[in-house]
Amino acid sequence: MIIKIVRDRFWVKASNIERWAEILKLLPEKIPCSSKKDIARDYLGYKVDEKGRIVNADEVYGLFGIEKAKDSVTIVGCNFIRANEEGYELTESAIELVERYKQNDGWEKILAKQLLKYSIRVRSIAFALLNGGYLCFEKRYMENLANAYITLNDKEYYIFRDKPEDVNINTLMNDYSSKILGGFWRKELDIDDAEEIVFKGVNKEYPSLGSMSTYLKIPVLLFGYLGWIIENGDRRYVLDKHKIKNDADKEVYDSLVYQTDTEEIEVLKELIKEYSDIRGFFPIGIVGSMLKNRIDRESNATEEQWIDHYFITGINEGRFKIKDHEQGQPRHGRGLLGKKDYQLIKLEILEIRD
DNA sequence: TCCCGCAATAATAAGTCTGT
DNA sequence: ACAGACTTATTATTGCGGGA
Repeated sequence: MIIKIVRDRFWVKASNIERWAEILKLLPEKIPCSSKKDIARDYLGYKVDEKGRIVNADEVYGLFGIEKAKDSVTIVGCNFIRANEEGYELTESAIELVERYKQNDGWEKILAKQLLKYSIRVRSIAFALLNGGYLCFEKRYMENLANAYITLNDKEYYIFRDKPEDVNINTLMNDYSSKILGGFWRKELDIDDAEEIVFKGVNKEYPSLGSMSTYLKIPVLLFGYLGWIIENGDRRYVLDKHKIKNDADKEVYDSLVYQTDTEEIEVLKELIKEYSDIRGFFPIGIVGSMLKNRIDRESNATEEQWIDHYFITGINEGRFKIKDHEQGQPRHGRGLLGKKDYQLIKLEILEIRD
């Protein structure tokens, strides 16, 4: 399946994150217009030049969703407004955004969540940063964007560059196209999970890259404003998994990562096998530390807090059972909840059933 | 140098005409 | 009625140039 995507267009002024909520607030839920142009002109007061083009209305176009032509599908925006039989209508999330904006009740999270669900380029960045990638800067955070890159699986993607011959955002989105398309669009377009996805431009082989830094920094700044971006090492940044899970919903988070739960358990089993003695006892401080590094590097919790939280939660949820425990040597590290007689643990891992 | 707005240009879709 | 050619309307993309 070939999906055409246009350049992502968000609110024009990067710091003006209220702009989309303000625009959507001006629109009725049902909009009896026959074109996007009419909405911008008749409801939002944009000027139209003598050739019939709307002046400076990029931010309006980014609100729409998909457009189907005879034999192609184009993603034109973040799906806040969709076409219906009579014209256009606000989507459920647009209505929620406006409602929350009026109440000033966490509307920024609704906005960010929508970008994570529907903007292919935003999903590409989030996907990379949630699956072991880092966003790296030469000097300071968000400076010199042309040389900033995401490193993922030993490949460097210069996501803000606009040269087609560079390894850029287009490379990233097509390297992981199936996961990046995500279940939300997949459901709306009725595309099978197994279908191969290729992203192309509307008029060209590859999606447009012009002014990519100008456009793409806007959602990155929004994520920063929400506290979703955390420094991890020298000038390297990742997304905070816990915040995204809480602020944008687990459903959205899950659409961006590979099946975490079973994968985590596999890592844990592997570590236990490596570090346990012949009886099956392993040092929880050491294994826990390795596990945190493997599956949750960017957590803000201290290592001790993380380990206690991870295992106690698992026990409470019935996924783990402590079969036996005993005191170890100082080299075995801290025991569970700081108890000396829980330095060495024998753990039963119960398979998760549906 | 980098960023950004603007406008020229390319591409596409929709509409109209014409000859069969 | 209906292909196919041609025209017009609209949108997408690029590239220029001013300003920090």
